[in-house]
Amino acid sequence: MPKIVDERMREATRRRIIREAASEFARLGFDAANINTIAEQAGIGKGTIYLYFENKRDLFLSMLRFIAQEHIAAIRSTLAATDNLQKRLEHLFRAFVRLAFEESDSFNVYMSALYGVNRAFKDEATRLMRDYIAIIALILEEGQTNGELHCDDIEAAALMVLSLTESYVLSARVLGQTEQEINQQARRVVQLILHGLSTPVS
Amino acid sequence: MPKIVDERMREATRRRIIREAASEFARLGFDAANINTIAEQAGIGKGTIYLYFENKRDLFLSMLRFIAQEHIAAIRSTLAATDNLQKRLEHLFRAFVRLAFEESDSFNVYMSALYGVNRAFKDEATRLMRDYIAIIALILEEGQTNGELHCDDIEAAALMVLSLTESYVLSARVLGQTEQEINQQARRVVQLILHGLSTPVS
Amino acid sequence: MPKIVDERMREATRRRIIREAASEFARLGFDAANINTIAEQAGIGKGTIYLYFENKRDLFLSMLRFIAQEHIAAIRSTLAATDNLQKRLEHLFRAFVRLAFEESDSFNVYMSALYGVNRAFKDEATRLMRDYIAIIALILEEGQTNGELHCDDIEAAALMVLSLTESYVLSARVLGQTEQEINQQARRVVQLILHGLSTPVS
Amino acid sequence: MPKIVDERMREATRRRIIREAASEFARLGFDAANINTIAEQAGIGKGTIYLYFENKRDLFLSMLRFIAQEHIAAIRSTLAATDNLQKRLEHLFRAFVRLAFEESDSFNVYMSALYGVNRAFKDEATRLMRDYIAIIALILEEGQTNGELHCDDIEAAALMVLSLTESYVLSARVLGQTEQEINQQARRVVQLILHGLSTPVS
DNA sequence: GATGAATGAGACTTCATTCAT
DNA sequence: CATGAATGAAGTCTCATTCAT
Repeated sequence: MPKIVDERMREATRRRIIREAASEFARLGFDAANINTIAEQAGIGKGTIYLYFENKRDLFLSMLRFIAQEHIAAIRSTLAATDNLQKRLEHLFRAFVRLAFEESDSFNVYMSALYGVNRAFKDEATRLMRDYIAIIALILEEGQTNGELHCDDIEAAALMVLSLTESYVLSARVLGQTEQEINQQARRVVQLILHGLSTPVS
Repeated sequence: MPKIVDERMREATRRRIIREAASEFARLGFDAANINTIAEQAGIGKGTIYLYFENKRDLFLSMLRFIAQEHIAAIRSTLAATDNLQKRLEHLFRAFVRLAFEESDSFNVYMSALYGVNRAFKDEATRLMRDYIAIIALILEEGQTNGELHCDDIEAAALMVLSLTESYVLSARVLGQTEQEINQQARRVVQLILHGLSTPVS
Repeated sequence: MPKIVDERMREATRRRIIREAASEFARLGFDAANINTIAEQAGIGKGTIYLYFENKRDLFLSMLRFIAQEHIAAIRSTLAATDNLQKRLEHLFRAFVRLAFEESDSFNVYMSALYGVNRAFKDEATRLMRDYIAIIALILEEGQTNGELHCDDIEAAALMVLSLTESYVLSARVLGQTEQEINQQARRVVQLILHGLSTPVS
Repeated sequence: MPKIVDERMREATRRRIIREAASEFARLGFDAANINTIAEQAGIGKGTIYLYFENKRDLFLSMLRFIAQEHIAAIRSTLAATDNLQKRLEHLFRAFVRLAFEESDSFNVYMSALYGVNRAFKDEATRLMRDYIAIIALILEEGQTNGELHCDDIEAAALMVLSLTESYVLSARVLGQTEQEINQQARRVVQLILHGLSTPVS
């Protein structure tokens, strides 16, 4: 069955292209990114990319989808074994921190797609956002079930939590804070979410 | 005194270029934006732009600075006459909503600069972010002075407020909510800031 | 004797490739025609074509030869059973009409080879033209033998007859006339050949 | 008035591009022709062509129109001062001979457009054909007026004359005859037109 | 023999920038 | 100062051909 080997090779190559594409797109943005460079980095011929992706746009979109799956998986896995709401939200925060620093390529690509100008890219990035919100809403609902929280609009609350969590991480990073420094803010941010600004970080 | 008239003309042309540049850059992003189109829209010759700006990059940067000033002014003016902390934060939120919808061009440009890949653009956008934070820090400090708030790290708090406020507006917009719908969330968002999630919107 | 079967298979495949090549070349011209498409249409693998033909050029040339044989056979068969010169020339004309409409693919390919730019293609097409002329010369000679015609330079006459006959058909088709309309001109054209313009079509 | 100079320069450059384009297209055909080469030959930058023509297709079409005008002018001028029908038709024939040899580039381009596969090119070439027919029809009508000819369908007759004249020249050239040799056939061809094959060339 | 994945040369076209007018 | 014609670098994508399976 050479088919399986081929299938595997094919998938491996696809992954390699996507990985290099993410790096190139993150470094230069969609327009300035160079298909030739991506091919070179992936160790394949210029034309070969077009055997795996329709065109540059398709490559970008496929890469975006791949990244989204990875991120969602990363976020999900983080939350798996935790118990109380405070802890869960802190884990969520730390998951974003880790992504922002260790997968900064894909995070940058995702953000530029979200706030960029290409409608299709934006739509794909928005889909990831909805997935995030769904996960957070689930956390909040369980918190409500456990009596840790009383909240009349879970959707809005989830959006607020996402905005605060993700955006704080990104902004802090942009302002030059290190991964460690930001991680240390986890409790404070969750305090804000649960009890508001005035509450001191005990 | 023809000098003054010339100066005025020059400044007016500069403004016109920047305005059209903002529209074009917002529509297409930095790379895909076309200098020719900008010149045409501004009613000047193709080469004339280079009498006002070094090159495309410089034009983008200048536009970014101009936008930043406008935004800061818009945010500042909104907060001028208000008194209590809750109100002030709600006004801040609404100011962001207005910018996100009525100056969506410049807002998009700003966001793509912030999360984009060009270091110089990012730096400029970051400077705007610091200005936002300074304004918010001021508000919070006055709130503390007035006993409306107790907060041990004003800087971190300001960053949280900015993240939540701005990011909520943008995310909600991206998710398809209307200006009105988002505005109605003002109180809820400020409630979260001041008292945390559990507090019901009274 | 598997050899014969294989030979037959091989020949059949060759024919199939040539048939599809004719269609593709007629549709797109030599350069724009796509080897892949031809292979697909012929129901074989992309690489297989190169087991039958050296390269694209060779395929085109082989196809041209095949077409030429078919055309000559078509023209010959048409003239087989006819008797008097007038009739024979009319049949010739109608044979061209039929080819131009029912084998328009190959006719177009032939014309573009004849007036195209590739020397080798042109030579091949010229060979077909010589065959046509030989056939027409034969007709004229028999006409002369039968006393239906007096003509001092058969070669030149044959070329004139070919030019008029074939070119009239093609031009009329290009100008939008239908197969029927052109067929109805058969007598008129032959009248011109035999008696000149002034003679009315009786 | 630098405008006039500019206008002249512009027109001169346009002509130069078209001339080189004709040569390149005649040499290689539409697809294989190279825009870069044309630019080089015309002594201008690669991008400059696109200031004069939309794209390759537009360049080809413009060149085709230019050629058509030149040919029509050439044919017309030839017929200007002649008197009797026989002479006129001989002049027409010789005009085609001259074009086929001295403007062989444009003639080849025209024929490949006429029998090629691109609809737009074909349409343009067909327009030239109609112009030819109109001119010939005029000649025949005057011949009829002068009693040199009796002919019930001038249009069909004109098409026959064109087919025979032009196609004879082209076919003879393709068969390797020289300009002189073909020119010597002028009388014979016109004899055929006027009196049919049997009439000896007196 | 048959296949089709991989290759890379090559072409069109765009557009920021320059510079003569 | 203003202009816009000219430039040419650079990039995406196609496709004939090869070769390992």
